[in-house]
Amino acid sequence: MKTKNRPPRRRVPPQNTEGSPGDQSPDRPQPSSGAQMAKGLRSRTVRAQGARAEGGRRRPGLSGPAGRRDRRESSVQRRLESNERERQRMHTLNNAFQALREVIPHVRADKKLSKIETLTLAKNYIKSLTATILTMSSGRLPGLEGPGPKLYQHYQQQQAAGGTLGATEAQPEGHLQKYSTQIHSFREGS
DNA sequence: TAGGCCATCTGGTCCT
DNA sequence: AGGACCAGATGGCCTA
Repeated sequence: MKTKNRPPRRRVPPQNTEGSPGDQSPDRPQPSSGAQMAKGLRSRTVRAQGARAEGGRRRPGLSGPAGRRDRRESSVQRRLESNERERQRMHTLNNAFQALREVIPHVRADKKLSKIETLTLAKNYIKSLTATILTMSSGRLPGLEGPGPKLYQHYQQQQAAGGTLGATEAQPEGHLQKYSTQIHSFREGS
C-alpha cells in the first residue's frame, strides 16, 4: 500500500502541555476520539495561554501556593518553548529531506518520495556515482596528489569491511542497475 | 477499513 | 543550566 503525492499537510500546533497525545501519565484522562482530542487540546491550550499571559512577571517568594503556581507556570512555559524548538528542528530536518529529494534523480517526479525512499535512493545514488567516478578516473581523481587514490582506498576498505557490495556492484553498471531497479520498485507499486 | 506516512508532544540523555 | 538530539506514543490524513 502506497501513500504518495499528498499535498503538504499543515497541522495546527496543539500547544498543550497538560496531557498531549504523547503523554503517558496514567492519571490523566486519555481522549478516546479525534474529536474529543481536538476539543480537549483546544481547551488546554487556552488554559496554558492564559497561564502564560498571567505569569509574565516574577513574584517574590516561590514557596507556598503562589510559589508552586509560579513554578508550575514556568514549567509549562519551558515545555511550550521546548515544543516549539522541537518543531523547528523537525522543520529543518524536513527541509533537508526536501533538498535531498530535489537532487536525487527519480522517475515520476510528480510523486513525492517518502523519507525512507529518499535515504535509500540517495545511498545507492552515491554508490553509483562513486563507482562511475572510479571507473572513469581509473581510481585516480584529478587534483588528488599523494601516495594513492584515497577514494579508491576508501572504496576498497568499504568493500573489505562491510562486504555489502556484491561482485556485480563493484562495477558502476552494478550500482546503476541496482539504483535503477530501486527507483522503479519504489514508484511502481512495491 | 487497514496500513503507511507523517506531525507533534514528551521525557530522557547528551553536549556545550 | 539550557539547548540539541533522540525515540516512543499518539492521532490525523490519505490511498488501496
